[in-house]
Amino acid sequence: MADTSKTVAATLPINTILDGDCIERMNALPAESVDLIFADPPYNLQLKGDLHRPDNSHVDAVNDHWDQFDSFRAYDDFTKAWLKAAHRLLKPNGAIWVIGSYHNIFRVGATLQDEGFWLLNDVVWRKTNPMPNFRGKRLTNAHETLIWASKSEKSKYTFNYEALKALNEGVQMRSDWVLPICTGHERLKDEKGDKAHPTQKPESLLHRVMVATTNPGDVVLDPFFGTGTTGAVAKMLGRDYIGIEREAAYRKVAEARLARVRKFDSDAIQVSKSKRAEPRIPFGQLVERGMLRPGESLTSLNGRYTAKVRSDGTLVRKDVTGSIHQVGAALEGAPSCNGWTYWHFKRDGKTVPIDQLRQQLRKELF
Amino acid sequence: MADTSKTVAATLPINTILDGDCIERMNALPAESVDLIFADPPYNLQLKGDLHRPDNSHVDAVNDHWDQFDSFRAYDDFTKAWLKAAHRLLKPNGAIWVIGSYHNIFRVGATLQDEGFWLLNDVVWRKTNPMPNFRGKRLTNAHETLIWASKSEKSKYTFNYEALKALNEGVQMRSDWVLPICTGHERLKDEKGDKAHPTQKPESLLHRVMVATTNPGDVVLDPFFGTGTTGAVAKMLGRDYIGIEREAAYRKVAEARLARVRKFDSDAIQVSKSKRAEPRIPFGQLVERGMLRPGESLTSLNGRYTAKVRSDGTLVRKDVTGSIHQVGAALEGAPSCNGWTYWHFKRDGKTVPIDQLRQQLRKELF
DNA sequence: AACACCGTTGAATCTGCGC
DNA sequence: TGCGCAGATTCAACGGTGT
Repeated sequence: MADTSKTVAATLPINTILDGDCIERMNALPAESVDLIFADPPYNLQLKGDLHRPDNSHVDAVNDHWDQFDSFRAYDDFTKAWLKAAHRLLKPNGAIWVIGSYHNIFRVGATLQDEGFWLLNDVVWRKTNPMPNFRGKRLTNAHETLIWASKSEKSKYTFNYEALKALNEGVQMRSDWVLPICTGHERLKDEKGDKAHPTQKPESLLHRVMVATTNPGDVVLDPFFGTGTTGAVAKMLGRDYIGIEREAAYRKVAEARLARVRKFDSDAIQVSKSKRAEPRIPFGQLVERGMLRPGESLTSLNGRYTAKVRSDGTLVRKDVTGSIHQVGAALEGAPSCNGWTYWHFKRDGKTVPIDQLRQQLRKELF
Repeated sequence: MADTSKTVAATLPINTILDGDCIERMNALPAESVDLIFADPPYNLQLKGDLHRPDNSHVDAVNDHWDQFDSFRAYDDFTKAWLKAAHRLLKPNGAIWVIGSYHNIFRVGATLQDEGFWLLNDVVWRKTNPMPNFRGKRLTNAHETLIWASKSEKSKYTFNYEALKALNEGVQMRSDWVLPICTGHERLKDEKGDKAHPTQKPESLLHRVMVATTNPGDVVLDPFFGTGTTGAVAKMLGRDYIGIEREAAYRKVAEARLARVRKFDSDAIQVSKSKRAEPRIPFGQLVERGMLRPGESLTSLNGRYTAKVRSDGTLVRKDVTGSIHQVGAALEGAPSCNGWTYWHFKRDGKTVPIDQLRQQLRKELF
């Protein structure tokens, strides 16, 4: 009788990068042989014209051929095909992560459900330093979405609850992860000094994914390997990886990168993890949350002026409008003014600086 | 000839709650009559009796074999039906918000795209106080997803950029919104003291949605009205609402709630407007009115170039002539240039951007 | 050595009006 | 409907240079 596990191990190209089409390559690998799949598929961004920053510099868009699809239908067909192949490859208790943006993630999520995957969480990667919206026409696109799903509803998937709790200073890990985008020395460059890949993901993101949902020795496959972030973090953490990448240029960069990586050498990850945004509380939040009503009057520190709160968190007094700081400064004829201590409101007959509301909210939020 | 706008206004049941099925009700309202739709659709797939096929035939859950595929297809049919009705109802420049969780939002998002809506942002509502994951088997589900989409790619949707920037203390608003869930006094109770609705949304969330994407006087429709958070915030902010709700118990709570709500002062619901909304002033008017003399020299922002004002409101420098914008762009080798902030003139020894003259003239004229 | 300043850059569906 | 043109629009972090 053949020892299946040995056969599989023998034919599984552990810790290598395969070239070619990911669907064909996945279909050529043995079924039920992989513990985790991490996939960063093309987003189908559908960008049209050029975009410039307010300083007139040009934004380097993702206009690579591999991100172009003719229609939603074409994108759905592609998605269904690679997800079918992924499903076949996973061990019964295996799981998958897929990352995307609003351009593609809804189609990916629906297809995952259609193909029998069982959604476990959607996770939001909140970027500390996203690219702003230069034209002021939409909200800053400050996050991407990851979907974590098991192979089936019955899967006994891996989830290292305590490890993630430890990563989060003793509190249960939430579904929103605050991490910076990949910049600085971590960002790989080509020979010309340009970025080697337009959408390189930060190692901190993969670190959290793998600590959460794999164990040492697990096999992690990435069908859109790019410059190999998945492989690099897998190697650091003592997991085995299989990468698939069509573009020779990306494979070359990934090979060099992986040769440099040492197991457990995760200093950079620890550093990026410690970055935390200061708890800034906009005045507008007090209004949105009903702590101050639009139309309510605020009084200045010296009692000389009053101003009315507007629904967008600005103040108005006669023809002067602006932030709590701007209106205070204008009334006092001063170059600047701390609105938090300058403006007061009345509660139960007492006059209180609005800063007290901010402190109250800080306690609630953090 | 009938006056369509009057007919529409007459037949539009402003500031009321309609009972019955939202698809039927929406289809009975006049097309292209609503500015914004906010929808919090049901997604509990156990409530299969809630589902209707597009032809409005009822889905019989009791005896059906509800394998996963049928269940998703029924939900998709339901989603497609109410989104089609919503699309018909929206004015050409109208928009929609839909909120959901990973159970349904991927199907909703894909259907939105399939039905011709144009996705503008996905927004993450990050809950400050989510329910923990008691069994420790997954991440704390600490967010919900909203999708903001315009009726079509061509829509000139409403986005009060400056107001949202003001709400966020002068930094442009991001796609992740940190807000607490609905608790305390805001949470409505029934006669028995239990929560009146299982998924009541916080008013702060609707406040931000409406400040961002509607103007006072707009008509906001909510096809899954529940206990009327959409209507309450619409009323406060001087917007008109239409609610649709099947459950009599929710309608009753919502009616009582809306009777209590008071509108904010009209100057409090005004928000900061962008410069684009201000009346346009041609540069030539400054010359005509003698604020700048023909022959006078202007200096570039960086001090590197000068150009001479001509009597027709164009500039000239050597062989380059044209508008303030064209000459600025040509000198900088930039694709475009805002001449108002680029060009400066001298008065009393000080160098001042010509935009200051425009602001001065605006005050005189308007 | 420490800090200030400046240029660069990142998965982006990024204008609106008038002729 | 397309084209031309006025003119509005950015946040955080990194790295290099200057004080």
